[in-house]
Amino acid sequence: MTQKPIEQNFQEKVIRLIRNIPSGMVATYGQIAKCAGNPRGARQVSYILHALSGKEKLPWHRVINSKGGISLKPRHGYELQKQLLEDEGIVFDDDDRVDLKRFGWLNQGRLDK
DNA sequence: CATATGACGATAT
DNA sequence: AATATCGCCATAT
Repeated sequence: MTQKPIEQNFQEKVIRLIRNIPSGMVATYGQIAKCAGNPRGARQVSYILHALSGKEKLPWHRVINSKGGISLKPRHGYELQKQLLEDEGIVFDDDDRVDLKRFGWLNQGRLDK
């Protein structure tokens, strides 16, 4: 079967996954998209978030890009997201980046220094 | 139906 | 390492 597993529930899955992100953790768009069945659907995740973040009451602030940084533009949520993450215990380095090795969801690379 | 866009990602330079 | 460009795919117009 060459049928591609069209996941019409992609959006629903994404929402569910985001809701499953534990507090104090962050997930990347690509990670969520992959778990939802579309390894290349990172952009769609962002679109879904933008569309339903307020309606579905999703912890959108726990979703960041693969660099561990916030993709939002300043004065447009960037500061808000950063603040929310810091409020949950997430730490940003001097590059405004989160250590995915420690806070990355499903990627808890325990450094245990 | 065609074109444009986007809270991304990977690769090339 | 930082910037530029292309690719992906759903939604909007």
